[in-house]
Amino acid sequence: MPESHDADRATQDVQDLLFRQAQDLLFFAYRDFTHAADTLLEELGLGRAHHRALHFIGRNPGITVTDLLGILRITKQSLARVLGDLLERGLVAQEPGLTDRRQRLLTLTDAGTALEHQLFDRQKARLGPAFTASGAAALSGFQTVMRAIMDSADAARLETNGTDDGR
Amino acid sequence: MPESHDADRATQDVQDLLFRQAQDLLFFAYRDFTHAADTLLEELGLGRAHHRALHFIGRNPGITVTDLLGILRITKQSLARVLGDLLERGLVAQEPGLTDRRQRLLTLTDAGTALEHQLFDRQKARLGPAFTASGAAALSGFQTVMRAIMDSADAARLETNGTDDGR
DNA sequence: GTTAATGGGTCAGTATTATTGACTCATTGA
DNA sequence: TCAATGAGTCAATAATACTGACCCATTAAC
Repeated sequence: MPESHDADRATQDVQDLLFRQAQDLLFFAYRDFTHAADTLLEELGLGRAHHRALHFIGRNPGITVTDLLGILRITKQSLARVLGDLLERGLVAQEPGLTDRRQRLLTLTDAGTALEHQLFDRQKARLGPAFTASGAAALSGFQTVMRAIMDSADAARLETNGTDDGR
Repeated sequence: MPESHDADRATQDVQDLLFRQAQDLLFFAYRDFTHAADTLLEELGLGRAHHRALHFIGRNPGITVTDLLGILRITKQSLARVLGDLLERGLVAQEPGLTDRRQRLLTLTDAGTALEHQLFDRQKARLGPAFTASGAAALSGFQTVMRAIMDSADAARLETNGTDDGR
């Protein structure tokens, strides 16, 4: 390991260690956060992709397929299977757009809402104690940094968006 | 009289919104964080699984296969393909354990280290500005919360572990 | 009002990452 | 000696994702 002859070098190493630890944190936190819902999903024969779709349809009732694709950053084909499953099981409903009838506005059915709540509870059980233990100031910092890491366009949309209804 | 009841309900809703926003943040931040390295990986015909292996071998030089499996939380078969690719390309090297010759201690070769650095730089380019913009206090909160979200056993290992050498 | 663009769906084929279960081999340790 | 462990491997399968090429209905532009 480099000695402290070179202060710049040492600063660089400290910085890099910070980033490497952040890489670790992002991997582990995401791994365990997603895992919280996995057992329930598996019982139902659903996967994480289904959960993501349920979550973002629940968060954005009346979202269009195109907008959902933009959030998930997957292709139409990838979503087709997942969405097909959810429609078939009656967890998600479609209706034509009001102003543009080509659109299929997506919403959760009652059953979909109920399932999403169950999945939500699992993840809440992991996040809740973590937030409580960390305190309000740390939580605020967490939110600030996470917002800064993600794409600014999506971050900007999150600001305004409690729920945004169909367009 | 239903006032306190309503208040509880309102508090519940506020709390839930906080958790739902956290779900959003984890998804988006992880999506964009991982994406930072993707183009480089694709040029090389490697995937994210290869990157994860490179990262954790780099972070834990001399790690055993079993320990790496424990970190990644995947099965031996899943790792076999990835590790096989990395060995074949000369990015990772194995050597028998000193005290237990059944072990295969994993290390990055010079080429592996170089590639990991390149991938690291991509992610640093995303995290760096985010950290700078957020400030030291927010960054500290981010670390606190992320540590609290992840499994406590792994979090505890991160505390002690700058790099931990083979056992 | 014909035409081009858009929103959505679908077909076929493929790649990556992951799984289970069984089995081998070398080495360690009781 | 013999069971347990660390690692590698076989075969089969599932989940998630991709590309590229289409089709249909509807909207928007000329």
